[in-house]
Amino acid sequence: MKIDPSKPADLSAQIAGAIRDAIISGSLIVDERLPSEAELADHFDVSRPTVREALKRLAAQSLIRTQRGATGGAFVNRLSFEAAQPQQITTSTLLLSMNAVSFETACEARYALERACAPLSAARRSPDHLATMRAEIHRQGQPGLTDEAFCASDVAFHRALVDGAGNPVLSYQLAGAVEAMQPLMNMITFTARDRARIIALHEGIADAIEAQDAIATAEALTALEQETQTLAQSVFAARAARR
Amino acid sequence: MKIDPSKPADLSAQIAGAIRDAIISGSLIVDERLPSEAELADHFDVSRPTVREALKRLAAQSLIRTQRGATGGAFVNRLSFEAAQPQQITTSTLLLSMNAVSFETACEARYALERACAPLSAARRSPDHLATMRAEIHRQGQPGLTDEAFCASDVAFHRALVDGAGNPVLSYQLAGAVEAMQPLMNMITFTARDRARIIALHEGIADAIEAQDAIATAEALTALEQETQTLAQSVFAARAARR
DNA sequence: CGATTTTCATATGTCTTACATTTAGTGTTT
DNA sequence: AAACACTAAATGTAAGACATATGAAAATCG
Repeated sequence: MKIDPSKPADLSAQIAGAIRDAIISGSLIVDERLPSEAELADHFDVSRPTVREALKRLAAQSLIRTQRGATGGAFVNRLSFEAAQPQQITTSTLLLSMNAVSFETACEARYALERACAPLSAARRSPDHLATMRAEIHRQGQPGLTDEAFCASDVAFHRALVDGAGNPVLSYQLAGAVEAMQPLMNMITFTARDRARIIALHEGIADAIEAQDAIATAEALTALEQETQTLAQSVFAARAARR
Repeated sequence: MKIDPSKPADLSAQIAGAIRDAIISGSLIVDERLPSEAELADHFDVSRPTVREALKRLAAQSLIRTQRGATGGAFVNRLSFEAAQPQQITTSTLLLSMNAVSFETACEARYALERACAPLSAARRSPDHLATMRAEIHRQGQPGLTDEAFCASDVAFHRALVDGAGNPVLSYQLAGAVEAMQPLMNMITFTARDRARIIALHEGIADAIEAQDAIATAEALTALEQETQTLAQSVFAARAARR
């Protein structure tokens, strides 16, 4: 079923790959129990620690979970959107921070994606999502809010917008793009006037969504994108000039 | 710098988390060498196998790489888009297959995202990407092409479209959405007439991109989405009726 | 006889020790 | 001076042992 030609590279990586392929191909079904570590070690003709390293690799991708005890063992995970999103977010964040992706590029991608689900969000928006958006707008207007909290609320606002599309695949893909921007946004200091402008644009978006007006939503998002881009440009220009 | 309160759960998971946080926060820079396994074991007051399991977890996410030999050790990886995409794709694929996501939902998400980068692709399309798209269209017209090869070419066509936007963040995010659809598409059998219609729509997209007409591109994508949806519906309906 | 407690078997989590292998650097020999 | 061998340091792998969690069977008590 799954063998292991011990020729080229790490045994643990090979074993992990073999099991992963079995899961992807469907040979191992969700919630099925893998053989015990000892049995796997015997089957692949390696030691138990080697098998354990392979299992940890899979656990890191949340492909399997392990349980201790008598009926314990390694089980194939049902990979849920909720479980996959944190990984997606950290990966996206690291990609941005490690590859010198410009603020401009990341911002462009983010708003392009958000505009993609604008028509769906406008058509399907629920009272729940609208309420969340309004609540976040209200929070953003609170005095004494730190820049970080302002950014966090901004992210929550946009995620409500995305989730309003009612498409889990879209929500999953966009969570990475939206959340990964937060560290970049945190580098910006928002003046009171900046915040007022952003809040006004947010209100415009919420209004367009409430009115189920897809075109107006897209236009409002474009306006917000331009506002964000010019804001970031001035901040980075000022920072560059100071040195 | 990074400690480990040994209270709740697996030590290896805790250690992996601590190192991961150090990488994300920037305490560990790209290409920096981690302490040796023995030193880490000493620092966290655990055994070497436990440290190794933690390192394997991080290696599975390609956050680190390991080198054997005298100057070997674990090094912080520069997480590249190319390295991250395969993981993104397998995760997306598993999410679709394990969560009973309907063809309709996945298809809707995919085309919504593609329409998002249509304006950018139209504005920035390079001769290279256009040539790839034309080549894939030509391949799709070859007689004797298997359904699987037809689908693979379809994916290549759409990836060229996405890459034409010239935004690596967009390409990364959409690779998952586009590629993860392939197993679902492979369940469809394409008649000659189906293929002819799809190829015609592909040509319409390529023409619109070549003419740098963003609106026409979006419309062509919408037409292709509808064609795909109705095609899938008829296939699934026929399959349901046969039982 | 039934419910509760105890015991036990099993599997993972961890530690210890040891050896194998790879690789860079160094020292010796020709 | 160059080629070779040797060494040291690090990861890769192995084997065995103990700790711990946990469900189920067995034993005990009401």
